[in-house]
Amino acid sequence: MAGIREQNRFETRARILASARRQIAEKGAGSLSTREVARDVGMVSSAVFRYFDSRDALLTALILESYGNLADALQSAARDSRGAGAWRDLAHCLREWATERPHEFQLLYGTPVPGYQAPRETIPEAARVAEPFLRAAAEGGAPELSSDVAAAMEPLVADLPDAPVAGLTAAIAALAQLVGVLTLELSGHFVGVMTSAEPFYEHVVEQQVRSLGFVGPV
Amino acid sequence: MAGIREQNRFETRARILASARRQIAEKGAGSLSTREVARDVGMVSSAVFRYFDSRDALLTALILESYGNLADALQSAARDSRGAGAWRDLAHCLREWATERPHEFQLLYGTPVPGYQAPRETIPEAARVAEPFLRAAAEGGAPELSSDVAAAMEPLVADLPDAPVAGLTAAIAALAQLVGVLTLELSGHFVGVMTSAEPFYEHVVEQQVRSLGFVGPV
DNA sequence: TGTACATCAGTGAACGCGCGTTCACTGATGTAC
DNA sequence: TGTACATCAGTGAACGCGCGTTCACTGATGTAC
Repeated sequence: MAGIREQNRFETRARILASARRQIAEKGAGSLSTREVARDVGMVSSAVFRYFDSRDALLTALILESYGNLADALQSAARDSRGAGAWRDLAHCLREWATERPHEFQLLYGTPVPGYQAPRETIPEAARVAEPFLRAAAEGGAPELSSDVAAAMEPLVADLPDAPVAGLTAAIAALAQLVGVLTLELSGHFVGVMTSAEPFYEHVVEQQVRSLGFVGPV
Repeated sequence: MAGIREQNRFETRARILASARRQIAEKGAGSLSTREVARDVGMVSSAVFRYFDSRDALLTALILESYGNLADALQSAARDSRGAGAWRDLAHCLREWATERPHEFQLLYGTPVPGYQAPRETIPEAARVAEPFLRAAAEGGAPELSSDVAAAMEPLVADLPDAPVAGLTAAIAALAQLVGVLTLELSGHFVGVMTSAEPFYEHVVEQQVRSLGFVGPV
């Protein structure tokens, strides 16, 4: 039986998460408050604790959801493309996602919220975001690596045993660059440096496509 | 006359800044509290306001100081090197500075503190950090740019009219990559990906040296 | 050199605020017989 | 199908906390004559 209780519970939980997400979008994850969520959802402040054990638990749920949303967006962005085209699609999708919800991007890739420590549960969800980038890069022919770098990347290789280390490493390096460019853009570091960040981002992506060693038709 | 008052004032101001810096180092900029600074320095909570108009003013002073420290460290790191060597020295200096004081690095390049908006005064200090990187890259021969990217970089070129646009753009892209790698490293995103971030960072730097087009002896 | 006044660093009390979390409660939903 | 009991979502009051900032004060340092 679906059960009215179970269904209500599910819906209320979703309303809490949605309100918290709205709050983060407006003022950033650091100023997320359980009391304000309660006010917004229209319940008494203590009621939130029937759904999440603590503010940290609520934050964790939001982080997991955000990784999930981003991963899904990336997956569908590159559904029909491969190689260089896939890399471009993924990079564009990432920028679009980030610029549309800067605070949510910072929640995932920015400074941790004061006093909050992300639990291990978030690691697999974070990996789901990186995965399509790694898969796309595996189709390229990144240059060889020195053995000490290859050795350091061992945990990553253990997860994706079919892909060449060089390609995985190049993908992580490129992904870090995209995160870096977006971080600087979103926190205002490009003011007085460039009139618009978009052509610069495109330029970086094109350069990456070249250095990731994709061959054949683009 | 030096004046006892003037001197005391200077020293107390320095003690406040030092205490605030310690606090940031331990718990991050988001949890900086004027009251805790006052307690630490040994004065009453309201006295801090004789030195800084508000918590935000204190934060701004810290940000300015941090940019200054980092810029000085970079300048002396690359004092005796040029071209590819200078780029390497700068990159290593940046990583050392960042890993020794992760919260301070996040203060400059991470998510803005909730409710705090950095004033324009910080822009020139931020530029002092980027400058040595830009100067080093100008000695390389970065590949040409499409005209729309070059156009977007106009504000940067206006500041450094002697350097080629392509080199400046490549330097910003590479610097963003270093910031991205450090951001991911410091916020734990490399857990389960690599056993140590250092060889990976070195690898990225070497790749950059190549793509920045330095020629001649290294 | 000495006195009279002005400056200003630091005090202590108070303001109003919002926060996370706990707890005993009530009333509606669900379960067993 | 109907009744008796168990579950549990949401209430309302309270806890103790730390925060940024203001204000009238006092006493030491500095200045003008």
